[in-house]
Amino acid sequence: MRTFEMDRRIDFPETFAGFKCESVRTFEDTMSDMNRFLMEPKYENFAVDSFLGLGMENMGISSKIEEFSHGFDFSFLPDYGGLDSCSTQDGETGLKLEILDGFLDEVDEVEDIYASHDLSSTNNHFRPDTEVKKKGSESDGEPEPCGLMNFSAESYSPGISGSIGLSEWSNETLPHAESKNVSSGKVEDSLATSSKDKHCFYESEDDKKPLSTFIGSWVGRGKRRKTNLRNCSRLDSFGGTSSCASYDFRPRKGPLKKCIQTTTEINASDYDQLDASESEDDFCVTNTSKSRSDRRKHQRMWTVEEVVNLVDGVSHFGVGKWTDIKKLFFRSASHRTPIDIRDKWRNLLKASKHNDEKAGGKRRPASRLIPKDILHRVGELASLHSKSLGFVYDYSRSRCSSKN
DNA sequence: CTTAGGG
DNA sequence: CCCTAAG
Repeated sequence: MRTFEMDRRIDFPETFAGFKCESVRTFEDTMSDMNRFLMEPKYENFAVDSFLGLGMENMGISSKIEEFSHGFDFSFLPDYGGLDSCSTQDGETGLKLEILDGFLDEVDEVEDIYASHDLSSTNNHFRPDTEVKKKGSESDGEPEPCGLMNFSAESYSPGISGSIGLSEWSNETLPHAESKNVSSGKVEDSLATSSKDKHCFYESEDDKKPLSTFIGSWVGRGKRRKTNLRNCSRLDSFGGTSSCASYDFRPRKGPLKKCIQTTTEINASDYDQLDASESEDDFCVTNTSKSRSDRRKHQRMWTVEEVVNLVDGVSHFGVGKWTDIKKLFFRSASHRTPIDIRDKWRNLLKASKHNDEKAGGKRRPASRLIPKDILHRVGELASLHSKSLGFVYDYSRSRCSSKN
């Protein structure tokens, strides 16, 4: 917390001054606001529009996402207090304690936060193209099946779901940006980092972590405690690390989304899709009354990004390594257990078969949302896996029709 | 604890 | 998503 504060003090950009900056305040101001927020449950929403305006105008100029993040996080923080749709009765105090508790706890888990932040890092988005897109580096020493990683990532949106919020924002706010290219290399980039050396995975960019990591962590924490009490055993398999999960800015917070939409037009199709996926969050479930079989109600649609992550994960670890895939590729997704991932893969497989059979024809609505090349890759990976097991799948008839 | 398979 | 059995 100490270093964090100092960094913030030094770093806080003067460049904010030029923009609509009721929200651009000193760190001390913000901290006091934070305190007030912790005391005062109904802190009024503010500065979301400032954040947006900031993003629009500043992104092009500044290559440092941190600055952007500052603007976002600090304005976002008090907003969280406003999202008190679950603060009925004692819910208020409960939530506050939860947040405070989570916040304090999270300080000890900074490492994890950094890790997850790095994985889905916003850093890469604004690095020059020369940095990203380094695929060859990850195949050394890895059980990487050759020829599988070279599918065109360009056609996909950024990878790790945790970063979607920001990356999508960047796409959103950068009209003529090359953000597609930049972000598309992100997964591979972070992956390369992580697979080569876990340490640099944890250490890079230690300073200047946006507060968002902390905030999001509270959210994830609180949410998990509230809603998944009965699922503890399941989630605790990743308990140590998953507490840092779900720090993403996606519509996880319904009210925030509304807030944003009142001030700005969000019209990107990509974003809409993401939006739909998680807008209905179980964040406010009160955990006692809701018990079994509720998870089914709160299904979360798999976004294309998640699917891409899954496919990347399978191509990285192989089929069946669901836990590994979860740990590396879905670190920031507090939901999505290895079983979920496995199930999704099963469905993808089905979809890929289906897609293969009636190529060009009308695909089932479920698989229609998934880009065709992804399904193809699913098929390839599956066939490769099955081949390694000695089995033969019919959908791979063109390639490996026989074992030998 | 993980994975596979069926529901 | 959930449940259960098998390793």
